[in-house]
Amino acid sequence: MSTPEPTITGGTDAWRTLPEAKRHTVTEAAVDEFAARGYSGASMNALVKAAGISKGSLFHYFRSKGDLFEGIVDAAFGRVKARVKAVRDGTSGAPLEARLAALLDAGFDFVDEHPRLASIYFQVLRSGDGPLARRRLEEMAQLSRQFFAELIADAQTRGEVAADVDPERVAWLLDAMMERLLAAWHAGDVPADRRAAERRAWVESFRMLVARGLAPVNEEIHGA
Amino acid sequence: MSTPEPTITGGTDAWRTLPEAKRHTVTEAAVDEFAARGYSGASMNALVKAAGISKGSLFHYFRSKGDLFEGIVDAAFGRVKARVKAVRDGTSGAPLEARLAALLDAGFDFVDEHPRLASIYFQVLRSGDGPLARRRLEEMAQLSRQFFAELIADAQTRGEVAADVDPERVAWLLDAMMERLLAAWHAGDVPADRRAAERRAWVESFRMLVARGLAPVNEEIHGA
Amino acid sequence: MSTPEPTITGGTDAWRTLPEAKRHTVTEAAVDEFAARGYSGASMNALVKAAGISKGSLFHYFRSKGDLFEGIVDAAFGRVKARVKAVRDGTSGAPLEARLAALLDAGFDFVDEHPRLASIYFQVLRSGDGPLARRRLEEMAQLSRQFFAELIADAQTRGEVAADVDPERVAWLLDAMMERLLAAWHAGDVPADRRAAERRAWVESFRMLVARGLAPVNEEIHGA
Amino acid sequence: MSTPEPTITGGTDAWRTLPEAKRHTVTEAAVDEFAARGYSGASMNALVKAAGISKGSLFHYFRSKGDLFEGIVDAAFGRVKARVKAVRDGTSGAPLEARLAALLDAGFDFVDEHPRLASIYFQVLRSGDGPLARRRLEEMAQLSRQFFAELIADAQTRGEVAADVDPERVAWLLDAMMERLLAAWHAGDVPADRRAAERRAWVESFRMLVARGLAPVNEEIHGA
DNA sequence: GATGAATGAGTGTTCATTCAT
DNA sequence: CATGAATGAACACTCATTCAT
Repeated sequence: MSTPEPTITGGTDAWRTLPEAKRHTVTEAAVDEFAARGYSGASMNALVKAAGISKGSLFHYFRSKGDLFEGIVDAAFGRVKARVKAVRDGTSGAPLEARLAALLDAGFDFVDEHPRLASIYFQVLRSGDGPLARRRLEEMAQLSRQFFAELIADAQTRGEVAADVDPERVAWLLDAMMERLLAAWHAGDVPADRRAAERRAWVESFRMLVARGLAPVNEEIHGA
Repeated sequence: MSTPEPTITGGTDAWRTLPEAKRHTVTEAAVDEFAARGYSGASMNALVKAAGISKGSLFHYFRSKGDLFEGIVDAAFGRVKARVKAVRDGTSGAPLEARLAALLDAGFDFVDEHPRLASIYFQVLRSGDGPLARRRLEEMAQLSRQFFAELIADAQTRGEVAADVDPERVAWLLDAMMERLLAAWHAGDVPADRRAAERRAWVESFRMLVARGLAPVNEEIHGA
Repeated sequence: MSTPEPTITGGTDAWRTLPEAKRHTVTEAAVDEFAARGYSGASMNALVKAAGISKGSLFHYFRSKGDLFEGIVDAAFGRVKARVKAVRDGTSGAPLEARLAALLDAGFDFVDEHPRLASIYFQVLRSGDGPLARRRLEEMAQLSRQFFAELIADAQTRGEVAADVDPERVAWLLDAMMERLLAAWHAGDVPADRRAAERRAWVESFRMLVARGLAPVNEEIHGA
Repeated sequence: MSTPEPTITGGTDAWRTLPEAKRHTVTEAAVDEFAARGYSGASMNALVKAAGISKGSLFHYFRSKGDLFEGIVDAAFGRVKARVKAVRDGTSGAPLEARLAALLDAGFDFVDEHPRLASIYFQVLRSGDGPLARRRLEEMAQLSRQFFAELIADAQTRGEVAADVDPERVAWLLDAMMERLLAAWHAGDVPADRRAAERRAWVESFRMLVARGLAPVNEEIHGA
């Protein structure tokens, strides 16, 4: 994926500016900690030890535990949104099933490249743990569902999708399926040498189910 | 649902026996607390106050916080399994799409009847918070997927499902879709007077997608 | 003074009951600490060390620093009120100057017997440091001034005090004078062998100033 | 009051020289902070933010929190002493009660003009919070009492005050009364449109009590 | 001269668990 | 069998002060 990704800053606003390298060390440690133990399970004590800085310094740069967490979540969500947008723009005009498959593929990429951010997304936020968790997730879900619904409605106008399909409800189903699939991919321990093949198989199964499930039943069209 | 449901015992083994009524009071309070604040967020202090029991007694009957939690999770999982089994046995011989729709319906029932157990399932365990959370969830998922795969394979032998469908992989997809749907139903705030209609609509959308997505392909049309 | 005095409980309500001896140890240490360093200067760490208990135990018995403080303040105020009431009832009918002198004497007693409670009263609360400090002090002051005003008005009806004296305003002045006198007595370091004589001299000076300052100027009365 | 008042320097000795304007900004903020939260409650962090100065600069010019505090206290005390002296010199030869009333009036002026310095005087120092607080206050009190005693002794030689009055002791009583009166005036919330009348009434009551309480006794009446 | 990053001891409070009674 | 007193480690966070730049 060539889109430049925003850096994890770990702070919601311009609170303090911290040299890039050090900031990286701290946020990396924080991502580790939050991903491993959840928001309320994470310990600032453990974090400073892992990051090799003093407690005073940590709070010098990040107002509070919640602030640090929000910065990380923001960054993660920003990356996800950017990737979704890239897929939408990059596949414009392609058949629905191909677009959805591309999206799923991008999801696999993200999970593989940022497993701990994925942990935070799938586990921590999903549990409602942490500040604004519920609201953030709701926003993300709405955005995601809206995107799916657009794709489907668009395909419907082009006759690719059966007319009796309710775009919003099916968007929900597809979103659900895809998110759980990614969560499982993230949680599962597929060995490295099998991952590529596995991914392809998943995408193919998904593509087939979607293609058949949504295609118009009218023979004249299918027969073409 | 007429299947008798196992009682929540809140203890993994026969550690101490506590009069049924008192045990019920304690586990109810524990379910409240765990559902509301997650495993590590839950406070034994708050729990004893809510249950009207002394701290000494609590630890006399439940070895530890983790033990109490596991007992509750066990009970919840036992109930879910029982319901799944009831659907399987009660719909034997019916078309696949009807069986899946029945399962989804049973899921809606469970979430509506036991919202706090659903909270623990969807939020607490999913976040990896609490002892054995990951392993328990994995077991449950395997059982669930195995069940789906059986249904599909069974339907495949009866010619209801296309032969090129990989039962295991599609079981995964269906499981994913269904679980997220239930999680959303649990988290969402559909007003009471709309719930019945909403449920029907969801089940119908799900049924249609499944029916079309898995049905055998008419060769004259799809072939080539 | 024979009035039985309320025990310092160090807790505003029946939060936890603590064996008398232990409770005494803790509240003694707390009084020491608060008297020495003020409310916000006092350290719970130092307190537990001085009391010889664990931090957990301290918070088991006293909800918070503020709660502990309030209990002590309550006890101190209760004792002061009881003594004031005892003087009022015990000197009913006596000439004004004698009643005021008795009150001042009782004040000296209190300060000598409870120097650290006096510290809290004169220093900590006066500084507005600590929960409810301002309100508590205001209540106490109103009670005190009301009492003075009653004494003066009463004496006025008996012709002991000049008619052109404003009871409320003079109550203020007398209250002020007496309180500062006690504060100074508390802060000063009069050696033990001089204290008795000093006290007598202070009371006498006060009595004389009051007697002359408030007496009616009409000769027929004074001459008697 | 036309006496030029010493500037608040906020540093006990010539530690570093800071441009007048900046120094003023800092000490103003410090007075705010100390008056509002007491010595140990005051935060250097909050102070630098309010003063718009860097932490490094603050500690460059003021050795420590205590040093800054002492400078402010010194300045406040210097102002008070100057005003007392001005009253003494400006009322030389006047009757005792007039001189005392003038002093009380000057006190009201000071409290009204510098409410935050008055806060520090009445609340912070009185609580013993802050370096040298006790000693400073004691010095101030001695000076004040000595001044009162001089006034009284002087009046005694002119026959204005009864011969059996002990100047030192009565100086104490007057000082006490006056200080508490000012503290109450400072703490009280007399509305602006009532302040002038209230002040006059207080001064008058004080003057009357003093005049009668200290006046030589008419032997025909009081004697025997 | 001026900055703000860095520090570590300090804050009050909560925790799950043990154990003597 | 039941109680609740006792514990000490852990919690997030603030503090006044130092010092390299």
